[in-house]
Amino acid sequence: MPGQQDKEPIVIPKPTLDRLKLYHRLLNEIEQKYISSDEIAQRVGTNAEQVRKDLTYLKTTGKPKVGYDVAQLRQELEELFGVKKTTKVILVGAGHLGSALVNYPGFANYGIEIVAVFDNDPRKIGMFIGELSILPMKDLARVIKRFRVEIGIICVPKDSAQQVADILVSNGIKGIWNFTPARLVVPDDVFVVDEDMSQSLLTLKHFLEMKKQKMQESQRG
Amino acid sequence: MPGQQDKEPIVIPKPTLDRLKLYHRLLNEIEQKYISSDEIAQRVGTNAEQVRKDLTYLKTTGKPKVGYDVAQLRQELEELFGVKKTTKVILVGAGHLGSALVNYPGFANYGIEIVAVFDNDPRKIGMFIGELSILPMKDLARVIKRFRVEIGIICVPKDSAQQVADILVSNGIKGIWNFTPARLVVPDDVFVVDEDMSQSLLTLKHFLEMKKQKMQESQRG
DNA sequence: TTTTTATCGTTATATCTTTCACGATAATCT
DNA sequence: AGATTATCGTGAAAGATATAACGATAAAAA
Ligand SMILES: NC(=O)c1ccc[n+]([C@@H]2O[C@H](COP(=O)([O-])OP(=O)(O)OC[C@H]3O[C@@H](n4cnc5c(N)ncnc54)[C@H](O)[C@@H]3O)[C@@H](O)[C@H]2O)c1
Ligand SMILES: NC(=O)c1ccc[n+]([C@@H]2O[C@H](COP(=O)([O-])OP(=O)(O)OC[C@H]3O[C@@H](n4cnc5c(N)ncnc54)[C@H](O)[C@@H]3O)[C@@H](O)[C@H]2O)c1
Repeated sequence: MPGQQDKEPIVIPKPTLDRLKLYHRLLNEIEQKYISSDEIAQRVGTNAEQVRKDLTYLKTTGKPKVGYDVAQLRQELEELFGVKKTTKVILVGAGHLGSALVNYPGFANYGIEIVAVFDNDPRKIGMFIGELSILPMKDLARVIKRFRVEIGIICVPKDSAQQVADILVSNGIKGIWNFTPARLVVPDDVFVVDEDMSQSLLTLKHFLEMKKQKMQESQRG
Repeated sequence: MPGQQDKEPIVIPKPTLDRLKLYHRLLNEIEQKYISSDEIAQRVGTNAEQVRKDLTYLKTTGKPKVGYDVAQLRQELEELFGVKKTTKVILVGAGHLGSALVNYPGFANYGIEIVAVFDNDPRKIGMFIGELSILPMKDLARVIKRFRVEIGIICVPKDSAQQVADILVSNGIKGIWNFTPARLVVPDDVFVVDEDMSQSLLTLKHFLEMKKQKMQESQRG
């Protein structure tokens, strides 16, 4: 019962964590009171054993013949991911992508609040995206301190990404959501999540390549 | 030498494939003629043995005391991912995110060409995003056939996602790049790549939770 | 109440992935 | 030319993750 233990803090394996995220999403979409490991599995595309094994890392336990209490499981996952706590975030780079992100209301459901947007283009300073006016980079330090900002989103062109990361880090930011294709070099205690769409593209293109290859083979064979 | 073999087509393990994508990106960023497994490793954040093992799945082979021929390795990776072949793509949902994607020139480097944008909002039909005018959904079938479109990007609200996916599938699309938080149900031969930003958010939030927990523990301990 | 059944929790087994170890080899040095 | 060295390729060992198996248990049925 790894979830129970207290010493030697059990870290949840990455693959399990990724599936727990899928369970979390599913649980927010359903109404029913109980759900079985098998139903969870089918809905997220895995198998029941895997689900039960994954849930081993949590405190929530299921009932034979009934399944898991949805509300309870949902709550435990919400706590695991801290989505009910609000995290303040700033975004740097008020361009096409940055504007889309600032305009997106969906992040609020995950306890994310964008409190300020920065850019280094003088023509953009003072313009509004939704409720937020675009601020100059010189205000960044002050805002981070004032609002106790914990996370920075980087949406600047690739070549400026490292420079912006350095600024964020030097102002105490410990988590970065990086939308650029740049690989950021940061200290060990800073956590970077890459949202590199080009890498997804490679997945898609590779799939197409494999499909073509297979078709050619089946014609020959 | 798995890469050489021809029967029983060797499939590249997912973790290896993910690292090969990183190597591909790195190789596009460097100028030098040769690179060692150790340098690749350091630059992408893994170790030399892993790199050498990964490259085992390719035909390219290294030279003792010198390393791998950058141009050759780059080319083989480009072929693996088919990034030099142009793939025609349509995008559905000309909203905030969709517009950002259509405006983004970077995808061209991966052999992706967005040939048309669709929306179901009559007020948006005929408006332009860059060079492309927004088309009504009724034109979708015709455009897919005419341009031999292989991939569809979905950028509509979550609740319309499945419906749009069904339309794409029924028009022969075999690859979907899904930017919505919906889990799409599609036939087996259709490949879906999810770009679900909410899931990344959970990663970030979970990191913050763990950090807080650790800090509390070290205070107690 | 007893039996049957669905579903859980957990241990054992199998598979997949990473790391280690080391011999082979091409370039450089003496 | 022969010795030295950096780096590769790969097979073996270790480690991590997934699947299978099965006994335990609560609910439902008999
Ligand atoms: N637009 C997309 O759909 C898309 C898709 C994938 C990846 N990306 C990546 O996201 C990033 C942003 O893309 P975009 O399309 O929004 O670009 P953009 O050019 O529209 O916006 C970039 C913004 O960053 C600002 N900026 C530049 N340097 C800065 C600095 N040093 N400090 C502060 N602000 C600075 C610019 O003034 C501009 O407003 C890029 O790295 C791009 O590769 C974008
Ligand atoms: N904007 C973001 O930064 C962001 C971030 C993460 C995820 N997403 C996801 O991306 C999707 C799009 O987000 P957005 O912010 O661009 O939304 P949006 O509302 O700006 O745009 C959605 C567009 O889709 C069109 N549309 C709606 N139903 C349609 C249908 N059935 N057929 C064709 N077109 C239809 C609408 O007319 C609109 O133009 C959503 O699912 C959202 O959850 C967006």
